[in-house]
Amino acid sequence: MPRFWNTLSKETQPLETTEPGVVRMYHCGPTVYQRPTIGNWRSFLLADLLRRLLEWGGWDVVQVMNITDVGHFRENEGGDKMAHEADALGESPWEVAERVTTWFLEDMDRLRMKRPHHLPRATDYIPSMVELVERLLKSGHAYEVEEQVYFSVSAFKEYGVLSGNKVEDLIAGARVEVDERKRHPADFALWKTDPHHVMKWETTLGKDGFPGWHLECSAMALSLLGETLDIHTGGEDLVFPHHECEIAQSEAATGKLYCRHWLHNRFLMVDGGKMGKSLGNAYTPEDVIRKGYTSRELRFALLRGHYRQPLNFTWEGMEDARGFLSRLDRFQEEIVRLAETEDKGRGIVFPIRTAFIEALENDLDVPAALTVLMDGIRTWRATSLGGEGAREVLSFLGEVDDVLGIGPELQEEDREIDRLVSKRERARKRGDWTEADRIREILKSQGIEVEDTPHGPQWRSDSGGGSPR
RNA sequence: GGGCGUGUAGCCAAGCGGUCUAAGGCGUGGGCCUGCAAAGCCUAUAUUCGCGGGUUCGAAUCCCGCCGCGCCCUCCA
Repeated sequence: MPRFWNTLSKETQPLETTEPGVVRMYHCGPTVYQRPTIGNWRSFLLADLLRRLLEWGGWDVVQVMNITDVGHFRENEGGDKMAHEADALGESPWEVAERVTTWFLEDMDRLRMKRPHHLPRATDYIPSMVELVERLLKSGHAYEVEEQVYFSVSAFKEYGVLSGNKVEDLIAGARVEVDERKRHPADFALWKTDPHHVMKWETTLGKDGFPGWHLECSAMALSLLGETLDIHTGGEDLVFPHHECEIAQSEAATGKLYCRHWLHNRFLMVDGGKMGKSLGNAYTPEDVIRKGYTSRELRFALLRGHYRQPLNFTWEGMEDARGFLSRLDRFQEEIVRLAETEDKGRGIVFPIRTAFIEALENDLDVPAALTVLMDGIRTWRATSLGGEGAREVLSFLGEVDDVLGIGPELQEEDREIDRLVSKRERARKRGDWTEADRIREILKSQGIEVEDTPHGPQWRSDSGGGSPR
């Protein structure tokens, strides 16, 4: 039974779900105004890891990740991020959203993330949002002033349970001017109206309206997963106000617990500091790939740290990732070869497999799991596995790949390479080292490394396909 | 300014009161192996856990102060 740290209860607790064996998860996805950065991906990958682990454990997983294609208003600038970006590019907000969504899905595939079962777009759920607002107005949890609808924090006594914020403290520490139309300074907008807004809808709430920031997630989660979610994830920055407000508006509307388990990942840092667009280090997966790294290496680099611990992204760290994966690949190659033999031997997979699962089920402890894996490799190498043992190990490595998604790239057979490798082998057999080294150099220039092993020559392509420096 | 976190070797990253004479990976040095390599294996790489006090028989682990960094209080994974 997996256990996770729950931001809501502030303790590690075993996974409990509404329906036995079924997990309904909601993940805060991207706002599609700019291509998601590797920092965003750290968060999305947490969702993927969770799903893979749970499915591996036999759970039936239903996964929702939203795509926010409505720009949230900016109090100070009047515009919103979508509109802002659109203006800068001379496009409509819808065009921007469309293009960035395509990039997002592209990167999702490249980073080997399983597609969530639902990827709802906020703009497709306007009716659900309006319905939710009306429910809250009717129940007295919301009020309308000058065509703006606010959620009344005073009407929901639980406000603050997730973040630990106290309403009084928020007001005291507030650094932003409070909208004077609110009854209470901590009230938040459910529905806004502004004729100048680019993305706006005519609904029963009036003309020229658009949703407040937190509303979409509640509407989509409730529509797709029911009134009580099992798991909700997102970056640490979303704890407050976003998730706090989601809880408030959802629970006020349904009268039921909104979500059992809240998981938040710490931010990704770059070179030991903040990552930011203005700092020029808000890399996208595309940037990393352009530097010569594979998406697999990036996936590993983003997944290798514990999600509740800050993770530092460095180019040196990418080299490190490459080294780690290369070690894993070489071992896998050895095992594949061994597995084809009939040699007698025995596998000792069980204790290692158990420890590996235990690590991941313990609040997704990837670092511990990786250590177990490496210990396993060392142990297996020192053991006479034989063909049968190798097949067991291989099967476990397949499972590791199922959960972590860091297995080797599928390589299409390259006859030309095989031809050169055997030509070189013939040269070696007759002691023509000059010719052998010449061929090796040719292959090397194509990014192919040849290794002479007791079982014959073995070649592999440079995982990165080029030097990053 | 207020709140919540975090700081471990050249780098990434575990450990969070005794089993730490501090995992694991990358990198680096030495050795074995090899036609030469590569891979693999062995070995060396933190007498020490941001700094200063304190609690304790005992602290990287708890407390206090300071410094750095991160998150929130404002859009943000």
